[in-house]
Amino acid sequence: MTANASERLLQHYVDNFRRLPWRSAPGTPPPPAYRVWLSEIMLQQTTVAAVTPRFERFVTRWPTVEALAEAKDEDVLSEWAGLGYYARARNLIACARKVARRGGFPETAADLRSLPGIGDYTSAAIAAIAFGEDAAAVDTNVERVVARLHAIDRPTRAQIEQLVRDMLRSGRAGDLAQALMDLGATICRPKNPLCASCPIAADCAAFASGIPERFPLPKPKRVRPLRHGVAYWIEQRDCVWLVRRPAKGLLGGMAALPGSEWQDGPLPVRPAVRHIFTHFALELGIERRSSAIGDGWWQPLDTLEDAGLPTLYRKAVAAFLTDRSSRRRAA
DNA sequence: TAGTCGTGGGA
DNA sequence: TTCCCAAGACT
Repeated sequence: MTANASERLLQHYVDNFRRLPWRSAPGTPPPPAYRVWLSEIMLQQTTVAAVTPRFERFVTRWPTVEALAEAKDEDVLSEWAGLGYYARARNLIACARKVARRGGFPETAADLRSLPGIGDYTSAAIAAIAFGEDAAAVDTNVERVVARLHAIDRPTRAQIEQLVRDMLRSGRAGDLAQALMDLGATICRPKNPLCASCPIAADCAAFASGIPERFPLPKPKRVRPLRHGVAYWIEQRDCVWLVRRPAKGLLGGMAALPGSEWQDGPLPVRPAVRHIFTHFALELGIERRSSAIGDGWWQPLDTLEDAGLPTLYRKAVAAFLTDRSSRRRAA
């Protein structure tokens, strides 16, 4: 790699700057740490397209970390509903309260790293982007870009971090992190990389090899088992009975329809919904019940969209209501 | 360390 | 349809 690959990458970033709600233009003051933090948490394993409207809603409703720290758990979880990986929302609340209590965000990656929901990548990203620390923020984009740059088929995280540190230009770690991520998202893509448009193709060992896509090697995939469950539809006076799931685990803390435990074997009910989670698929049947089960609340049917249901249960509600209305038309 | 933890869009 | 995978963290 030539010494000025970093310069060309940074220049490409400046020339092709993508304006996003949580970004500041290169050469202007950095965004507040609150906005950087919130966006980085939302963007974990989540696309820019999915995050953008949610980010706007969050910062409108809670403009500061102090405001977020004072919010009710249910309100934050409800705003997060549909975004997935709900442990992020639970950690978001815990983190906001810690930060508010200590009077603001810590300004180093090492101190940020000790906050809930902030790991190696996010701590480095916030430190670099919001506070200008020369920290190496390595996500999957950066790992792929750097692995290709050096034609490493099985990179370790420590190896990539060192190579990124070698690319750092003092005071521009934030730009470098975002430049690497943008390059990974738009040009150095997992499949069909656009090497002809790449500002550092001349430095790239994978490009020179003629098979850039081969770096890094793909992760082995695991089988996704099928599980089964039943959700209960309990309706009285134009309200439906909802419950809150246990605080930890899958969909932890989220609003839900009550229901059976989910099991491996099939159930004697027709599945109404098929939903894909990260490591298993679920077929969910819907069964009417007459009396409330467990702790919960009566949610008016006409406000069900605002109940903060995660996607599985939104799909179940939609399936039930569609099915009922079509049966009523037939009757 | 490998499993857990969502969702939606594109190929 | 099926598969991949997107600014990871936690245990």
